[in-house]
Amino acid sequence: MRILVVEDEPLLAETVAQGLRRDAHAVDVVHDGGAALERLDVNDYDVVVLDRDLPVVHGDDVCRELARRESAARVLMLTAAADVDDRVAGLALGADDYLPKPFAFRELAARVAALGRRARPAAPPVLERSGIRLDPHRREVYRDGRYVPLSRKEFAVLAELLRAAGAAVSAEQLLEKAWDENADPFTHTVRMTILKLRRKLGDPPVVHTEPGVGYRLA
Amino acid sequence: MRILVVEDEPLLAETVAQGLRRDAHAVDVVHDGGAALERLDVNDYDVVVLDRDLPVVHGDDVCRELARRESAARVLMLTAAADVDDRVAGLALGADDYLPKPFAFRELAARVAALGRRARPAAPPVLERSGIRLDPHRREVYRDGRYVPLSRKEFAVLAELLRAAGAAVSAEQLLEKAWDENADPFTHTVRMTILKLRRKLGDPPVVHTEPGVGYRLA
DNA sequence: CAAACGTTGACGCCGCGTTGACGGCCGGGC
DNA sequence: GCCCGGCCGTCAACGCGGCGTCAACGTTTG
Repeated sequence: MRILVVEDEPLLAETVAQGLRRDAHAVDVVHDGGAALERLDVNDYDVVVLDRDLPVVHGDDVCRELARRESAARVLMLTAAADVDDRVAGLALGADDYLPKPFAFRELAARVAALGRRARPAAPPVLERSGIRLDPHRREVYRDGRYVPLSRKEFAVLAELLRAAGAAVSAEQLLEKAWDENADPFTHTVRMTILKLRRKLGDPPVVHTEPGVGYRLA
Repeated sequence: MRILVVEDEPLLAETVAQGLRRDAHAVDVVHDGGAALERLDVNDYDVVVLDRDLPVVHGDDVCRELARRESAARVLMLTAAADVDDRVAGLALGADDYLPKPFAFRELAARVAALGRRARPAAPPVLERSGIRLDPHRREVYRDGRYVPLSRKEFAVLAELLRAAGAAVSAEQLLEKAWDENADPFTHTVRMTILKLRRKLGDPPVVHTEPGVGYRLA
């Protein structure tokens, strides 16, 4: 795991860093808030161990800035103040965890491990092909960057075409995937949906017909 | 946010639950570890407030089981023992945070909020989007700088929409996150809440309907 | 005890999905 | 070469479900 330790007191900083390295983490150390933000610009850390009382730029401000950037790094904040109000304030700033000084190193290590333990939820794959971007999770479709509002069936059909990755998809296959099991195979609902899809997706055309076979994207 | 409180002492359990409900969370309560695991099977909680000393199934075992299942729920463990060794042990089991009894309710609330935030990596404490500012900590909402008083359910629903960051959220998902388990999925309480939200938030409209799918912010 | 809130029933509207009808295009049979 | 039939695109019309809204009721809250 990649860890940044931000602590102005040199001895404490090194102690923490060495302890974490013993747990097989890659640790960088800086001694003020400004330097911390620079590093966070360049490198992709998993966890930031952040002292609250920092010279130049205060720990709170580092925290706020990270939140603003929507950084993926998680913050464990260290602070001298042990009273409840300060603890609450720290968490409210966007820190992910909080540890009052003085602390046992083992506890810091345990909290760092807890922060890094769970893998970030894997984002569902965004389907993309020939100018079409479809995000299954957000239920959005873009054509060359322009948002295209689609109905449920249109969305489902387009998703199937994209999943086919350029292969032809028969009307029967589409019926099977995008409609429920009691769909009537003798109707032309698929044709209608394809028609509307083509219109909404605009020019140049991306949905092509493979006569006698089905439809193909690209 | 959807929360499960696991605490065998009835009075404490209810106090905690009601306090969290006042913060516009949907809270379910159970009194032993076995029941907790059953609920966790069925519902999708964001945070579990877990007493360590539990009848039937011990809190540690609940924790282990959750880790085994790779549950996405975050665990805040409550325990009578305040010494460092126990804290480290709890975290090692897979708990995400740890709070020794006795505690101030405000601190529990703050830690629950922090854990909920962590579920979506680095989400800033104040949610903001398209002219809407929502402060979970202060429980306040502003539309273009003007204060908008919201009821608990309205607040909870808006918070979920904001957390989705522009993605569409189905009525089922809203029920899952903003209502507790006695909610009836066949009614239109969600529609009503959305209706009132729209009115209070004023023009131009920010809550859009995705027909057949759900609601989307912006 | 009053007011705010959450929930429910009823109702009307709008749009999606579906269907029927029709016409153009192409290939095959006589 | 002509006609016929299948395949596909397009238009218009219909039914139904989803959704917004009003009014009223039970419940919680200060």
